[in-house]
Amino acid sequence: MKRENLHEPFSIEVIETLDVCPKSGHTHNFFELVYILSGTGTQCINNNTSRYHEGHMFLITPEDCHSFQIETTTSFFFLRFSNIYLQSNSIHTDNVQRLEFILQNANHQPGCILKNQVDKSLVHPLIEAVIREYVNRDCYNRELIQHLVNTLIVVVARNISKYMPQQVGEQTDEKALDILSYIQNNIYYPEKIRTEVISKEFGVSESYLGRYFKRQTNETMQQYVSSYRMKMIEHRLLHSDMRMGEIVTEFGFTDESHLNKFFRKNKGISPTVFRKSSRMPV
DNA sequence: GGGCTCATCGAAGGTTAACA
DNA sequence: TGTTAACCTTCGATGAGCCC
Repeated sequence: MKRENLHEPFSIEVIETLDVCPKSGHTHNFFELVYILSGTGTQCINNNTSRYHEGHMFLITPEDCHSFQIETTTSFFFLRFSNIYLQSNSIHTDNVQRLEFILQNANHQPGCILKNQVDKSLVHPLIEAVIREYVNRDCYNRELIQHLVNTLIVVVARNISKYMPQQVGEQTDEKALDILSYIQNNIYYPEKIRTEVISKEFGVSESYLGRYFKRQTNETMQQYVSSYRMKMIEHRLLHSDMRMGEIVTEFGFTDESHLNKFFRKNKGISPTVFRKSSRMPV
């Protein structure tokens, strides 16, 4: 299978009036946002297919295998960017790791990622503006494009983030969503995600908080924090060269032995074995 | 729905040692 | 030096029962 690389922080490409997709199933080492400017067809990510039409947007994460089957003449807009771009302070958010995590943990399934109607109507003019700047090459066009690209990425992350946790249903309270969001924002600071601290933050008693969280999400706070932290650690192991000690520090573990114990309990294997086996060439 | 108390359990911390 | 494992201790989270 063909694998593509990105040799710059981000790149933009507009491909118009395609009748046949020039690429078969392939993977990248970067993120790719695909926006359908016009046309219809089928999109395939990791052997799951769904139909696309004008206004649909897809996020292809690194390692996802994807392809398109074109039915009616289609015009695509591609925005490609790497982990390095996210981490390079180009995006001015106070939580780049979270942004990176949200994008990395998009559901890896086909289908439009824009769930929010307001954002759908926001994205279209944003992309039009990017294309306009990209084509006209007026002064400061590079700076303008970068700002527009950053806005696009944050809007996409917001849409993924809002609908990401599988334990959140339609019945879930606004407050429960806020608690989930609070936990995600503070996953690197164990002292901030203790029941005592969260209960004070949200104005509920400690004893009620646990019961409330379970009722809203069908899992205990401990379970949620553990699984969220596990995903983050897996991501670090797979997509970074961080040493165990660095991961330990980042996630607030006492030492490597506790990270090892935590990981083994959840995954059944040690973090080192997981990293080696997952990076083994197939 | 929301709060309190209390017993229980398990996760996390601390330490040490072995091994590559 | 980095990683893993084992053991013991501490303490926080949870669930049950009750009340408003």
